Amino acid sequence: MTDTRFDPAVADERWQRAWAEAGTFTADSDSEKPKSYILEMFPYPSGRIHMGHVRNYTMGDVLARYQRMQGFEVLHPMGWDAFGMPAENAAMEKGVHPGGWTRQNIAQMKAQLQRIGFALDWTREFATCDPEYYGHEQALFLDMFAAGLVYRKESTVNWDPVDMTVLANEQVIDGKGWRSGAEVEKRKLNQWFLKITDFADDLLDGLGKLEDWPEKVRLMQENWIGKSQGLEFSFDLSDGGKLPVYTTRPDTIFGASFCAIAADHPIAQSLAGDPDVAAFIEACKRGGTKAAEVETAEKLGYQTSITAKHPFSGADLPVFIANFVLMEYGTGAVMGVPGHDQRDFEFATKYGLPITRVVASDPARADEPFKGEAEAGDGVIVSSGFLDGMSVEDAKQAVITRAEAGGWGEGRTVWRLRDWGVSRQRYWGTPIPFIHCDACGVVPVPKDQLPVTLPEDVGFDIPGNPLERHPTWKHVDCPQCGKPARRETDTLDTFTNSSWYFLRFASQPEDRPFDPEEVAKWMPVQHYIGGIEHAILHLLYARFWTRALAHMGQIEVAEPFAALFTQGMVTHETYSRTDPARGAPVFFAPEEVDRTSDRATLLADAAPVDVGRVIKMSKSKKNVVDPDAIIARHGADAVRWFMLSDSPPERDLPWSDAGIEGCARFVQRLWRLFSAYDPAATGEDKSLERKTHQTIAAVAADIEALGFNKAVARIYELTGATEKAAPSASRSAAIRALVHLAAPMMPHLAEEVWAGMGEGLIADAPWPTVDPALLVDDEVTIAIQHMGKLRDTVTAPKGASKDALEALALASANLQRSVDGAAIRKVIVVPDRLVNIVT
RNA sequence: GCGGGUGUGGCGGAAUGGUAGACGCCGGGGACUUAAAAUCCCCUGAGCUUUGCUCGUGCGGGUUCGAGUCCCGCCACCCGCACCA
Repeated sequence: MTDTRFDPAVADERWQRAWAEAGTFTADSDSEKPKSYILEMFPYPSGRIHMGHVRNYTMGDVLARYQRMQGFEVLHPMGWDAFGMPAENAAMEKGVHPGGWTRQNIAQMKAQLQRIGFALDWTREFATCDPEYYGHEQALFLDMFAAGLVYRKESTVNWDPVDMTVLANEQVIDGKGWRSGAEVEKRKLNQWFLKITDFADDLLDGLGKLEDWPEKVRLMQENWIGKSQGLEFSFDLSDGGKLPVYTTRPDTIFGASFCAIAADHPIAQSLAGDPDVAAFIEACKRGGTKAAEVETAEKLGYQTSITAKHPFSGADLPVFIANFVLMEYGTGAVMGVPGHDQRDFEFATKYGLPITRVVASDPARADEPFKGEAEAGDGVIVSSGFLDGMSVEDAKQAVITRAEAGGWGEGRTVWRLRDWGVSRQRYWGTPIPFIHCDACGVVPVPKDQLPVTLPEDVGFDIPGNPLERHPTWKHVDCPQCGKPARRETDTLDTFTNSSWYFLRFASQPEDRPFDPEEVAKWMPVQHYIGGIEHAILHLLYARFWTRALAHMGQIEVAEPFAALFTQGMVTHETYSRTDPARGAPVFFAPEEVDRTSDRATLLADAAPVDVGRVIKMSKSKKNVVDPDAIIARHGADAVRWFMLSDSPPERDLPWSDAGIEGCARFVQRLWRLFSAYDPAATGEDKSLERKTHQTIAAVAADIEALGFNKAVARIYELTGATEKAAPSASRSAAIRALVHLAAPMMPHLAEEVWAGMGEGLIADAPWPTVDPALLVDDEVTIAIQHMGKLRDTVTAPKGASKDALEALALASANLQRSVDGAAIRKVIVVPDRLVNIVT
């Protein structure tokens, strides 16, 4: 403890080895302690750990270490989401095997994670590409098949011509593949599907109980599931036909002044013999498919010769073909209520259709004109016959009841959520365990023949699925009749791998996917931390699998993740110059740029570069900082401290060299303070003792609320106060407390100091206890205000009476000068806070 | 266009309706040193007629003794999107 500098190059590795040898972070399922499961979204082994991983895992690590100190048996595992396209892309580009490439990346990234000193239980590590993992997944898939949750159907799929694979609806972004960015084409294929829609209602209901999930994620899932309740009914048409429409606002039915059908609606198609109609239909197909484009596009319609009879008024409504109606939703036809739907309003205005008010803020204002836009809000129904005077909600029900009684319509719930297509025509994924037999049809692989493993000898020199081309792999005998048959060559979407991995972390028997009793000990995950990009797909699928497994009686867990936290990104400035030849920017990496003066210059030629916005670190913008280089220079604790400092964890964290240097300085500052620890010091410092206990309590509360930036600020404050204090027993106690407070965040420094104090591993030490009596100050500062403006402050004993505080305030010269003899009308006293004089 | 989020010093950000700017970074001044690094101390929202006062939390209103915080109406930026009727 006599070293003047803390040397992370030596200490980091020493304590990482000590934890590993002691098995400190190995979770014991049989422990008597209360259990806590802390999980961060496991990484895809792309090759290198990036700062986003470091931030994510540091947050989880602080929670895991803190909860250990609070007496919990903590499960904090790590593994690899190892199947996926990048491995096949690497295979195609570099001629390596996807498995070899993935394994190499895992080894490299594991070493990186270990250098940061995360409190992980590596004994439970697995990669989803291990046959020991995906074999169990195949078993679960067969169970789901037996339970009727898996089916095949011929369907139009999104075909990505670059990646040569099918994409889920959810994976198509703006009509392009979410990874390749290629324009998606439509193709018909026989596909495997999971019946997520069976659980739509339950998935929606469950959101209401997830109180520790961010509101925005719950909202996004709610919108994704998209439950809408309304009325489906048919208009009688003038040509003798019927026009089924679906509406969520049956209460406004008396305000309907037209009907609109999609351009590809059968009725529109039947009219396409007319060249004008055909031309209009063609025009509708042009233009962008993006929501934003379609929404802002001008509303266009073509009035047909057909009319529709209003079910109540009997009026003949014109039927239009319109560009804002989509065939994919509802019935592909709507009733137009211009007064209470903005699109209908714009359409009616353009084509001179009646705009009738049928909802008003009160009945007296039934004739109030519209102010240039539709009114979609709540109110009272007016000008609507038997509905007049009803609330919107009551009127909806009343219309549905009438329609059902009259047999011309019925209440209907419509979901946006569609079943999950899991087939992928790709090699690097979980083989779907089925066999196609000409005689027996589609036959499940018997469970005792699992896992169906991927063949190693495959090539990637030609696009497409290597399993399809393999000379022998797909040729097997039918398990039922024994005749020659073919293996299914589709593999499962990688989202299936991440839909149950948290269960395998909790329990990993050899012969089954998991042991329900072991799972029950750990689940649900107490804190799940990851990026907002998984707000819908991964989190919804994991919730679905959990429900499916519970439905089959395999587990008794309602929701997999009790609390969810979505952390912000790590960002950095961008540096660029515009290439005059191409007009496009050329980016430079931070290490190529001199940022020490006000402006930024390129080290190579000392000429200026443009400093761009602070955005997410990405290879294409070159604004990345490699964690390894930073750790080598400043040590793991400084990097961890930086990840927790300043920015609230849910917001973006701008990386800066000055910031990490400040963190490294603080590590040394703490080291110096800790080195001055004197166990023999005597004497009491009540004020420091209070500060110490207040800080212990506040840091605990901050960590539990994931307010790491606030905890960091409090540790800075206590450090400053302790440095300034004269030696005393209280000061020595403050130093010991600080070692504990720092332990979850800067574990290497804390262990080094703790060992120097002659103690064991601080990772095993309990969180310091707090004396409640020391949490309150005996003296408080009282603000003295005149008309709400601060005029003076005085100190008073805690709990002083209102009269005493008022007297103190009136004695203030500053206050008296401000009041200037005016009559005092009122005195407001907030005990221990302030006195406000009102004149 | 719709849904969600954010907006506070030069920067990241604190602040149960009660002293706005804690804490950190940057910057300035000083101490120590032959010198530098490191370290330590002080200052650091703007303005003014400076024992103190005025203004100040995106903009405009409102409620209140008192508003960054609550209410109404805007603006800007970020994220998401499916014209779901």
